[in-house]
Order: sequence, then structure tokens, then C-alpha cells
Amino acid sequence: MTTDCNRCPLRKLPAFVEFNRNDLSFMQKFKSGELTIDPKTPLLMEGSNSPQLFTSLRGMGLRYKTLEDGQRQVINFVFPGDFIGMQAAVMGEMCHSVEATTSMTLCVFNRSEFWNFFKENPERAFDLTWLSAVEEHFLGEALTSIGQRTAMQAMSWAFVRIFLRGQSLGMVENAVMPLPYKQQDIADALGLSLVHTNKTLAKLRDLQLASWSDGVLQINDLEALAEIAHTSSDPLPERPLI
Amino acid sequence: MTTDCNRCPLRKLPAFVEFNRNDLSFMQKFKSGELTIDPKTPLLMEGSNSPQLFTSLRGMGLRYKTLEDGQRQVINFVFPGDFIGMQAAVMGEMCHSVEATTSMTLCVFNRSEFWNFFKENPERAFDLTWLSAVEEHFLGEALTSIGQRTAMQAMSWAFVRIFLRGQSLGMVENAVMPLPYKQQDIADALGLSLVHTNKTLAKLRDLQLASWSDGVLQINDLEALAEIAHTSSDPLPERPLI
DNA sequence: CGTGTCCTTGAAGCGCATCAATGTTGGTGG
DNA sequence: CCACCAACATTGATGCGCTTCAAGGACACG
Repeated sequence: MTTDCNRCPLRKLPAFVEFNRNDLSFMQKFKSGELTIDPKTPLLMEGSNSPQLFTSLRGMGLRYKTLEDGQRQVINFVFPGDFIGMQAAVMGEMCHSVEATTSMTLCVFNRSEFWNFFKENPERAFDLTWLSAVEEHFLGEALTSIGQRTAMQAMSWAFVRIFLRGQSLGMVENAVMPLPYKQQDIADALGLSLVHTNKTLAKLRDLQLASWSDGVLQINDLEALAEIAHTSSDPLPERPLI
Repeated sequence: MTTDCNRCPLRKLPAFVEFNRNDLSFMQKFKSGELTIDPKTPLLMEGSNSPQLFTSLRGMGLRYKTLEDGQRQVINFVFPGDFIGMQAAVMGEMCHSVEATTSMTLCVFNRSEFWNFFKENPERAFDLTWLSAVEEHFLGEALTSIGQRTAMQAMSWAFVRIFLRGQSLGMVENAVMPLPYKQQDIADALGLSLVHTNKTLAKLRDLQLASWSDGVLQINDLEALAEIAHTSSDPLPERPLI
């Protein structure tokens, strides 16, 4: 049996706006099942037109684009609570791929119901637009990071973002959170080579600012990292959960 | 007097999805006036919470973010038909600035009406989400460009994008279109230095692929540019006009 | 004419990519 | 139990693409 939205473990996290009773029943109706996938399983492919939408319930993944010459740009990391597949739902096809990094459990929605959000539930439709706008915001920041910041600054920025994300999801304990990616993933996210990524990580470790190994990220000085990156270390605002 | 939406010059362009009678009257009701601004006038500032939304009717502008150390990242170029200010409308504050490059005329909407899109006109609400998703798509591509492509590839990509945009807006004649920006603007968009931007432009000119000077862009070989950048040169899909 | 803005070009140096080799860990089969 | 292999992390050496610095040219404007 699938998880009842009533008991969804994500709902009580500080990251998300509270559900009311109406939202609950509406979402429950929308939900069509649950999916569990293994690490490295592709969930959506660039150019695909999947009939399904997902919300990540557990585990982590990657969004990325690949160029014809094999280069890969990681667009974002997928955390619990992320809504996946809106591009396909709106534009008819995905313009990036999504794959699992760890084992993941996903809430599955039927795309044919997507339109009902707009027709029957303007609040939820607004939430969708909100999510889209937040993602746009994030990508603007990422663009700024890659375009204008040095490797040190970019990595500091990335760690601050990731850590704040982790905090809002209750994944942080004693300034430590799980981050089960490979160095190549971060390298592809920041537009750096694997080697330089490794050396930059070593520098951050030497400076006692942050250390990341064995899939665990430890932040020793969030403020200092934020200052290096010229970014804010304020907690993230609550976001709607779809 | 302001332009009647009935006679809006943008409507008949191939870039946009056709309006029906309902849309027209709805939009006309939503419209609260027109604004004309001079070059270099800031329209929206990062962090601001403007009560107004805009659609660009004429002229060109820039979206950009600035870092505390003075670096600037150009997020996108503003062309006629672009909807401006959705982030503030949805999230409560802009996360990038917008300013005019040429003189611009803008259609002004009242933000307090924004919610009516969702409440009264689900089709238009969907269009808003569509626009947001397209912008997200674009930023993903831009990220890939800056992160993975060389200067030559990135600039080829940018010219292809800009040219296709110009074509859909009827700005291209004999493979030539107006592009009234400065080299510094493109440099900040692609994360390159002014000097290297200049040299890359010279190279594209020498190779007879594209030349851009005096605010005019001439594309000599669109296919070759697209190939260099590993990108598509297909015409853009129609988009909704808000 | 002087001044400001933008474009252009050469020279020098650095940040990062690339190449190459080695270390570490976990899994697999003999 | 050890030999072997694959995947990932680490580290040094070399070189290129880009940034930075610097100077001059072209043009518009008061």
C-alpha cells in the first residue's frame, strides 16, 4: 500500500508550508501510486514526454543535461520534497534528465490530472507557479556562481545552499549532513574539472571551513563560507509541497 | 491613450500563440497603463517588491544580478513580448534587476490583479506557469553554456539563441537584426572578460560565421554556429503572450 | 578641442584543465 | 584467504584558455 498523504513524513518538516484539510484530500486524489528505484536509475530523460509526475519522498538524485560531445552539466540536486517533471507537463517534453543517486522513493502523479490543478484548485496552481519561480531564482544564482565566481567561491556557495537545504529538511545534526554524491557530480554542477574540484575541497578542508568525504558533509563555519561566496546564509523560506 | 490590446502589434507575430476574444477582454481589464522609459533606466531592482508587472512592447533591456564585489551576471536579454516581474508577484521580491538598454515601452499591469489569473482564468494561469517553465529551460541551457562550453562555443550558442528569438519576432531581414547591446553586456552574460569577448567576436567575424558591430548582428552561417555550439537551430515554438 | 564612452589590440600571468600515476576501498571469484 | 578488478579519491607536472593590465583608436557630445 502507498503512503497516506495524511502520514506523509515530509509534511511536518519546517521546509514546507502547512497543508490544510482540503489540500490533503485534493492531493490524495491526485496521487496515483508510489515508485521505488535503485541508484543510477534514470527517472526522466531529456526529450522524453513522460505521462507521470513525481514528488521525491526519500533519497537523492540529480538533474542534468548532456551535450553531444559527452559533457555533462548538473543542473541541480534532487532532495526529498522536490517536484519532478513539471517541464514535461507544461511544455510537452523534458529539457533535462533526472536520475537517482541513492535509492529513491517517489510519489507518482498522473499527468492527465495536471490540468485539474488549474481548473479546480487555483491555490495549488499558484503553488506550482511558485515552485517554478523558485527554481528560476535558483538557476539565476547558479548562473552567477559559475559565471562570476572562482572555484573557491563557487564551491562555498554550493555548500551553503546545500547545507541550508539540508537544515530545512531536518537532515543536519551537529553541523553534519549526508551528501551521497561523487566529486564528479559537484564538478559537473560547478563547471569545474574533477581534479580541480578535488583540490578545492582539500583547500576548504585545510582552512577548516567544510569537509566532505564518504558521502558526509560537515560545515565548520557557515558564515565564513557565505562570506567567501558573497551570499546569504539565512534559512530558506517555507515552500509548498506538491 | 494606451494601446488597445486589440491593436497590439505583438499579437500578429509568429512568436505568439493566438489570442481569442475572451483573452483579449481579460487582458484589457488587467492592463492598467503604459510606461515609456529611457535607456539605462532601472525598471525593477533586486530585492524590490514592485506593485507592478510589465510586458515589454517595444525596445530591449537586460536582466542581471550583481554580487557584492561589483561583478555582474547578465541573466537574460529582454525582448518585446517578455513578461517582467513574475518573481516579485509570486515570491514577494525580485531576485534580479531589470533595466532598459534602449528606450522601452511597457504594458503595465497591477499586481493586485495577479491572483485573478489563477482564480478566474485557469488558461492564463497555465500560460504563466508555461512562461516560467520556459525561462527555467532557458536558464538550464545557459548554465550548460557557461559551465561546459568554451568561449567560442558559448558565443555561438548565444548568437543562435538571439537570432532565433529575433526571427520569431520579425526583427530579422536578410540575416541581419538589431542587437543594441554593448560587448560588456555579452561578456557579463557569458561569464567572459570584455577583452576575450572582443577577441572571440573577431574570430567569429574572421571565420565568416557572424559579425556584430554598431548594434547590428549579422548571421552568415546559422547551421555552422549551431554545430559549433552543439545546439539546435530549429525555430522557437510559439509562446503565450501575457 | 577636450572629455567620456566604447571598441580594439598586444603582452604577461594565473586559474584552471588535462595528463598521468598512485592510493584506497569494496566486491568477486578462484 | 588472497588475487584481481572496478570505481573513486588523491596528488604532481605541464600547458592552455582565459583574465588582467595597459595603451591607443574611433566616435559622439558639449
